[in-house]
Amino acid sequence: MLILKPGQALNLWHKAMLAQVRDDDPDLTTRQMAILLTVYLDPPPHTVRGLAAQLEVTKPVITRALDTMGIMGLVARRRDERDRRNVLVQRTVDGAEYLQRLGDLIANEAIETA
Amino acid sequence: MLILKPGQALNLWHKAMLAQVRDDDPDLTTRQMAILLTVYLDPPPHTVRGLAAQLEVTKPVITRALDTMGIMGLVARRRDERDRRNVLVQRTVDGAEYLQRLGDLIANEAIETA
DNA sequence: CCAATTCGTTACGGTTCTGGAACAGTATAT
DNA sequence: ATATACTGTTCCAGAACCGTAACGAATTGG
Repeated sequence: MLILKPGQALNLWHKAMLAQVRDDDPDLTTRQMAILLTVYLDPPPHTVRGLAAQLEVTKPVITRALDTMGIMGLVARRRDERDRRNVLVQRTVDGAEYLQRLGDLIANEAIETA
Repeated sequence: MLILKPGQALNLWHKAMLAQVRDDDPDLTTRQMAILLTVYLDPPPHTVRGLAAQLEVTKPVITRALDTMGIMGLVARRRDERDRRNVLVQRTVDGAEYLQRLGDLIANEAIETA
């Protein structure tokens, strides 16, 4: 249970967005970020179809986002050997570190938020 | 002064991103969102050059984002009559409502965040 | 009054994302 | 065996974004 007034929420959101824009890494799109967080915060397994359903987007959106974030090293793909039609989306060390930094960043800015 | 642990921050970020992706409106890019929040939360006046400097991006990035968000009705442009080289970025009723909804959304999800 | 500066915009070529449709591969059911 | 269903990927044309560079308009300084 966390108390956060709308004005505080916007200030926090603002600072986090600014930090994302200013750092040198290319920005993730909103959809990519939503996929990344779902993979790391929701319990596995994660499939393309499942992610598409949860985000309410089409499957090619997931495939392309996994392509991009795979190149970045933020997620990995593996075929499901029990049903070889499925692709299992897996976490990576780099992805875990990336999100850990993001969490720390937001938390630190929250402390300074009026 | 607001206490927010990194894990809570990520959960909150996740929910907010999911809500953004699932609604029907097209997603703003990270840069567009940063510009929008700066215009509404930082004291005016806001110029293209000033926004570019604060976000550490090039001027065309600001121009293009203002074009897009102008069409969406989220911001407006006006020439500065005191120095007609400048363009002043102004708030709109629609933009204010948009951010108010965003703030409420994040705040509501914060309450439910473990 | 003319040159130099500053402002925002536009033009360029390239990359990435978008939705919709078609696709090959795998599994299931008859 | 054959048809059907399901998964993830690829293809397509269109739209949006990117950084760099050039640009016209407005102001300032000599």
